[in-house]
Amino acid sequence: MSVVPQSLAELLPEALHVQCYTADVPKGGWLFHLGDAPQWMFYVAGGEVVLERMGPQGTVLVLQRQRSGFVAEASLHAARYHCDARVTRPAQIVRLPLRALNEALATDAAFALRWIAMLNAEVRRLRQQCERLSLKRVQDRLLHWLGSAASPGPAVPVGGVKSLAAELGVSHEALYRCIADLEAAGQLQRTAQGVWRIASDGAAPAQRPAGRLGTPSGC
Amino acid sequence: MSVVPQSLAELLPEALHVQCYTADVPKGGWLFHLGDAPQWMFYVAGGEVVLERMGPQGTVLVLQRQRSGFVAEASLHAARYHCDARVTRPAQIVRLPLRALNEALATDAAFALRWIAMLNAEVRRLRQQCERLSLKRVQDRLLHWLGSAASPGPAVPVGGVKSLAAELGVSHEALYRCIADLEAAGQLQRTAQGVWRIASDGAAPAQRPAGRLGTPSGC
DNA sequence: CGTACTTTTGAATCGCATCAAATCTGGTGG
DNA sequence: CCACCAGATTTGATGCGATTCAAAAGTACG
Repeated sequence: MSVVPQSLAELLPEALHVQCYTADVPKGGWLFHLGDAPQWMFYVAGGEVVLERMGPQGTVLVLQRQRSGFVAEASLHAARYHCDARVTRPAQIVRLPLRALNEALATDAAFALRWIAMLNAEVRRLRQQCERLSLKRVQDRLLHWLGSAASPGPAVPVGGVKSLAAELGVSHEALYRCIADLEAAGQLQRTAQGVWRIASDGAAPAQRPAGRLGTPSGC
Repeated sequence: MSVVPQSLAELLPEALHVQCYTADVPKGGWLFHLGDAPQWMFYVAGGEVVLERMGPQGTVLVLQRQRSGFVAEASLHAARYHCDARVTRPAQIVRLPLRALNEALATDAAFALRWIAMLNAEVRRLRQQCERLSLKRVQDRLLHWLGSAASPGPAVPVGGVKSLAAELGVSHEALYRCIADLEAAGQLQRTAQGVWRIASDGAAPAQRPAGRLGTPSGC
């Protein structure tokens, strides 16, 4: 979508490549817990990782759902983690030592600029997320999410309806019902495992002309 | 709260100081509009600026409300703005040319690192915002906001209830009612123009023991 | 085959958005 | 100083949509 380096190899300078260590983490595993002192920077190359934070009475709040990219980028200089990182789908995780990363950023201005570009992208994504959460109706949030899901074609990969519901800040029941409605209206088709196909825009103007945003974009 | 430079002067390198141009913008003024090509980076030194985006039927979505800091930091490399920046309170605006900023970042690694720290803070703030918007009840969002408002004492500056309502993603009527309830419960006191005083925690456990998060923190 | 989880449907309840209207406020001009 | 207006503040009533609780059916996995 922009000038952001696509792959980890393009982003990191040569010197850091050797410092990277890749591992497979099974579902249910953890990258870090609340209160831990950050030692590594984690990159999700595959699978799914969720940043969570517990409410008082056991309510789980989902802060981030990452399927390709860094997790908790902002922990660069943080003294402690303020949330948990849980693996919700068997994931390939690349980790690199924070110390080396910091040194590289402090000395390699070109690398720092690439890192800034990545952070800019994250800021935009978060603004989109806020924009989405500002919408009241579940259908609006889902359509907004479908619109901002950067994917080649009309097919959108979805990593589990329940975790999507958490990301949208909605009960999973409501989301299931919303999906069913959209499917009945012909605006959505569920195909393979976790992949949806969206009806070409303008096809079925049936249901609700209200509450649609244009293509969302995080400022 | 962290290693982030407090003032603009500390953040920017000497070379950029001369490039800065400060101006007073009256209420109702604009920093930029949707679709404009970014030419400057704007810093809010006083007053209030709001990033807005229009929904289809005239609904206004508030993406950011800035009272001290940069606006649209992520527009560093963006081709166009995707929202409007409106001045909601007479503001002092510092602007500096994007070209010079980019050059400085590309050559001065130390400055780039400070810029990264600032972006990290912004990412955390946005995560807090998402966390807040994930809360269902108005009271929860308000208390969460009061908790995350970094202020010296128990006094919290508020820039207009209506704009706060927009930031919380809530109708202003609902927010007014919520404020009145909290005030009646003794958890909140309105003092001077736009400044509130929060009851010391644990004072009035009266109303609702449910739905309280601890001190919020954006991961 | 049993267990755990997801998916699905149903019904009751609650909180907020919305519309409406009244009051209060600050600021402007006569 | 007062009349007047625009906007902020407040209160009330109503309806919608989501949450919540509950339960059943489907599915994956050991």
